[in-house]
Amino acid sequence: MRIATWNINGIKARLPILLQWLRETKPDIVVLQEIKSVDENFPRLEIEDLGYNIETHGQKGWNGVAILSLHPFDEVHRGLPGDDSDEQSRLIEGVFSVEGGAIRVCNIYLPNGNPVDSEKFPYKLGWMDRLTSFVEGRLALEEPFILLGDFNLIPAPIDAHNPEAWWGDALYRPESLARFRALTHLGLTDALRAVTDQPAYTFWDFQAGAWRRNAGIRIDHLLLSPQAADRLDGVTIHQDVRGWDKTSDHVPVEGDFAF
DNA sequence: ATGCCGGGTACGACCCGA
Repeated sequence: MRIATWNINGIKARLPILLQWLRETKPDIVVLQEIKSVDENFPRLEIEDLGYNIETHGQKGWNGVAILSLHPFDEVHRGLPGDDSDEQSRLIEGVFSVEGGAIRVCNIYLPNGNPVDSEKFPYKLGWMDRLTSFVEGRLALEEPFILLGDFNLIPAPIDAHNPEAWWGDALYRPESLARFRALTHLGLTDALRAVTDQPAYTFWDFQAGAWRRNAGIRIDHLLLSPQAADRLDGVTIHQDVRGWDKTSDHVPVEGDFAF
């Protein structure tokens, strides 16, 4: 099974390249972030025509997440527990049947957190703390669990073209990294780092010729429970998509699994 | 390092992203 994550930065603007990529790649499951759409306006028909089931957790203007799946949903969960006042749509989870059991796919759009002297940074840190509590419960299920999406977090210096330039940013500073480590130390495997020790990026800014200079960062991740990591066959970063017309600043990242 | 780029809302100009 091939399971991908892609921050598409606006479903309305990206529908043509999303359809092109789905036709070319035919992943089993794709999770999307920053759909920037309410559920009612999500362009379902052309995606459904390609065979995909769709579940969304949208929001007007910004944020918003979705899951597209060739396999029917057994369950869907929306929103990150732990703060009833949080109205931002940043998490949607689906459960799917596979041979011998179920897999659980949790799509997140983790808050950016900049600027760090604003309320956005403590919101990011609180969101990460809530996520860690949530994931702890999921791991207790001892089933294949894939936590993937836009984490807005640079795990290590190798994951930035120019790490010194990012140090202190909400994506790459001690408070954020400590929480990312607390999350992974629950027992999650970073899929990309399980298959390569080479630099690899998933985001290149629209500005300052970042793509042309390969001034990228790796912030889109697949984190795997032991039961999912045991079945990992490979990871593909679809970097060519960054060169397409009317593309997102993120590219799809795909994990291949033996289920 | 920054919002220079780019989407969204809404139709001027600001919010948001990383």
